[in-house]
Amino acid sequence: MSLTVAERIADSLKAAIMKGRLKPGDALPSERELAERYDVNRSSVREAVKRLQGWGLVQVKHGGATRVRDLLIGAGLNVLPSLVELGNVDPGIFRELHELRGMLLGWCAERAASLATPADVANLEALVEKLADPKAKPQALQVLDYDFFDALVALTGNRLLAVFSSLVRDVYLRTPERFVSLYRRGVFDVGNHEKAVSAIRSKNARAAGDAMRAHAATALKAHEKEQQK
Amino acid sequence: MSLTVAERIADSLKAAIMKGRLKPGDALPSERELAERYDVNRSSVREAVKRLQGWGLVQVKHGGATRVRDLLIGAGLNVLPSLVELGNVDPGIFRELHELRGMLLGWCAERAASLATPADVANLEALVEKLADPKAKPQALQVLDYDFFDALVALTGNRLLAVFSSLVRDVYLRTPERFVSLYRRGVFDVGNHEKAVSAIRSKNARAAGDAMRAHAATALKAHEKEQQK
DNA sequence: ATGTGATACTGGTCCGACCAGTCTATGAGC
DNA sequence: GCTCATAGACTGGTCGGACCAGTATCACAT
Repeated sequence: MSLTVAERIADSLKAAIMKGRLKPGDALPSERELAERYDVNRSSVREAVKRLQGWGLVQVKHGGATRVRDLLIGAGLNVLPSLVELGNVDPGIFRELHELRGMLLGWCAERAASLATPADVANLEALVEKLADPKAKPQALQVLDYDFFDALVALTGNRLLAVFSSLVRDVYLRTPERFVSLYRRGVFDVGNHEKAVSAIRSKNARAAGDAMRAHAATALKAHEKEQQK
Repeated sequence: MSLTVAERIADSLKAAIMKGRLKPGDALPSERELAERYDVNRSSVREAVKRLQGWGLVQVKHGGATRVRDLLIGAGLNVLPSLVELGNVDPGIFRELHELRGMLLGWCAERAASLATPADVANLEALVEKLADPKAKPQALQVLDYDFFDALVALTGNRLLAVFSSLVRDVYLRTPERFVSLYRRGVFDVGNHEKAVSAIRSKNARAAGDAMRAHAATALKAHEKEQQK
């Protein structure tokens, strides 16, 4: 899995930006200087910079310096996984992420209540059963929970939402360690999933939504308690 | 506003992909051939391709062909504005977009009900007053509606949501013509906004959310009726 | 003090060579 | 006749060096 030269440089610069060594507004070293510093040809540096530009991380100006853009504003949500992975992100972001997840889960569950076929319900029930296994490891529960999420999203048939949720999922699974503690015994509670599925079966949208929102709220609380340590 | 050579090529290829002339899985012409076809140097083509790669639109393989990726899966939500702008998008996407917007609006309104300060409420009321102006042009209403959206989002203090909503906004405002008809007299109804604001003032979350969801649902219906013509 | 240039930067484009993977068609061996 | 290795003929990746085209800056003339 050998990275290409340009990739190496792009990743290196990306990391520098994500970690805050290069802050928004800062100027990157000139291409010629980067080429010398990395001991590669300027073309390779240029390709790396072009990629950063494609990612929305930098703004290139002919004749002037190449500068780092405001991360979320410039690059959009797509940078989030890397941002979380490479550290140096305001902890408040996690609260917002959990909020978003709760909103999505709640909405999906409500939609699912009116859209789910018996086969869909059976699928969800199978997932819940695995989630209820007292012998399951936290890591396994974590993945299963996201699978459950995906199943709900798929049920809504909303492709945009699917993309969005896969991004949220990506954030969580990029650094599983950060969130796995939410699935330890005594912290994680399948109750909400069970409630949600049974509400979906009986087409009770409100109850289904509330159950999943409660799940997300619980996760948020656990996460915040975790962080105080 | 002269585009750079690489930009021209990147945009051209992007358009070809967005419009479906190059479908996911298709191979791009080789760099050497593109260089000849556009009558530019291969370096410029490479930079363009690197940018496409940064956008997540293509997958480059050393030794093999460069292929078009699945749009939403590969590039994420960030491509959506271009996708909508350049046409050739499954009409169903608009339904999903309206759904998402309704979900976001509803959630924001609910949060706003418990978070809004008197100053915030006054701000929203000012917007509604403008929205209620019978002499306002549809284009103006359209922008005001998105401003209202933004105000709600800002109220929640959720930065991720702000980024997400700015993307949704971007989709709508990239091709305003497509949606402006939703704001014609007789179609657009301020009633929901008024209900939402007064519910927010009285901290009635449920009612506020329902009002904004109703707004989105109305817009969706009008959009679908529009499309049948 | 204030413009206004020359100049020394920045990135953009080109060329042509060569390296490094991948794909395929050809033909030797079975 | 079929299988499989292998030699090209592709693909993209890297190099270096030249030159074009914008920007920024600072010294100098006003």
